[in-house]
Amino acid sequence: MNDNQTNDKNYRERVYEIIRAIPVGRVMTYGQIAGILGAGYTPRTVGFVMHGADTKETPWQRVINSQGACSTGKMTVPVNLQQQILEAEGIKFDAKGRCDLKIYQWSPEGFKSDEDDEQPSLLGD
DNA sequence: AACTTGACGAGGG
DNA sequence: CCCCTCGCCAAGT
Repeated sequence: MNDNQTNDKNYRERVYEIIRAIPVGRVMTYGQIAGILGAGYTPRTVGFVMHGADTKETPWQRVINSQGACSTGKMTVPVNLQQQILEAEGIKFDAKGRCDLKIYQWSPEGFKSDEDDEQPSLLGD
């Protein structure tokens, strides 16, 4: 038997690993994670995985959409719980419920080497 | 086995 | 900048 079937249906665990690597005060987009998984995966699939993620072991709250807003779908009742938690993490949201991805979007170093390891001074104004 | 839904993204108006 | 449409892959019925 091959113990290398880690790229079959265990792709969800890979998503969990990535999400768990997200530090507090930082967020990632579905598309970003999908890109790390590799070709054949789309933001739709990532969102589907998140739907079955353990809210106690996986910081699903740090995964938002490319708009910089929370996309918990119809589960946003009575309020955007995800945004509430992220705000507690130190992320600032505007009246439209969107945050600056340029500041909070973070890329894991072990998955993809890019230019994005600078630490923004969350000083705000 | 086929159709529909769904925590998304990019492009066009 | 906001709204609408199409494309994507996986899972449920």
